[in-house]
Amino acid sequence: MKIVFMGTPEFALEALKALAKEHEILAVYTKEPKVSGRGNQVLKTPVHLWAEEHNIEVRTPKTLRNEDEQRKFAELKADIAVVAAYGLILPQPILDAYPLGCINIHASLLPRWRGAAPIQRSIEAGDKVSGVTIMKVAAGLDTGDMLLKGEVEITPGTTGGDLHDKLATMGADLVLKTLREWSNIKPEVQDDALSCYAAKIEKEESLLDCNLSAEQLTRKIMAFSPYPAVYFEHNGERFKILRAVAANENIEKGKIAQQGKKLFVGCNGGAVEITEIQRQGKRAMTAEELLRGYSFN
RNA sequence: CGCGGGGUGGAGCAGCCCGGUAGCUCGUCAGGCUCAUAACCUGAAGGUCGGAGGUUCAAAUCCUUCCCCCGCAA
Repeated sequence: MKIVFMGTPEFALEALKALAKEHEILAVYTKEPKVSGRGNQVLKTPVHLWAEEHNIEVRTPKTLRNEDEQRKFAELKADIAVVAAYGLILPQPILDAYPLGCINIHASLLPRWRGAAPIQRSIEAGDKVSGVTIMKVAAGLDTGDMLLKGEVEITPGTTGGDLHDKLATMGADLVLKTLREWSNIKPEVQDDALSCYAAKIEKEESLLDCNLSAEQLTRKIMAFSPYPAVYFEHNGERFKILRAVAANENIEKGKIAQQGKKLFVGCNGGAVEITEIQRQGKRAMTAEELLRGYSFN
């Protein structure tokens, strides 16, 4: 098929790579390069860079709300547009531009976790299963009819990063399958009653909150790892907690305590063992490694 | 030129400001003791202190420059 791809981060890139193998990518839409990162460099998005390397036309409009952009979009005369974490709202004229419309790869089992941060929110909430939903793009936020789903188990050792990678791969596979089996797939309407919203993660949320229970805190640490990562301050330095497990220790709430080769933090009614940590300015390492040379006492 | 931290035996850190024979914790190896829920004791191996220049009688430590890693901000 002739496809227009719309996506921005690494998650979307997996899908683009897969699509490019079986289909003709007429053009790629992605967010415009922006000043970011250390040194304030102007950086192109992962999708942008890959598309350039493969000589695919890249378009980076700031908005698709104006008729000019909508006309240029339509003129590509693709069969379908595939969207994955693009970052811009698609107005109705865009949704209607191609014969097969627009389909989206969403990193949750819809209607659960509509919105911006489904991967982290599902782990944080303690879901046992997550997944990917391929859906038609509709006017509402992640409300379109569902086409295909794939499930992934969430275990206590699953971090947000782990799940992200699995879902990115699964999303790429499923979107290909969707296109192959297009005519046989029956769209399924979402049951709004079962929906919930995955709010964007705010910066303040990342600060270590010792008022959570050991289980809640552990889930949050895993969900937020490796980005944005739950952190705390100690001796004026910032430490990111990248991995943790709930522990049967009785430690004063809020206290960082090292016992032998292990590191704990007291929380509401219990404690959490910090197993992987990153000191500011340093690479990530296991708590045991850090404790060989660094002391919290 | 956004702000900042770091690169020291296999791992993690100290030493650098106030130049002068490289230290700590762990690991490894050998031996001892003993059955050890973070074991203990003794001994040993292992480092051109990120690279290149410079200052100096002498540089991990001061100066210049380059490479690499990371935190913040956006």
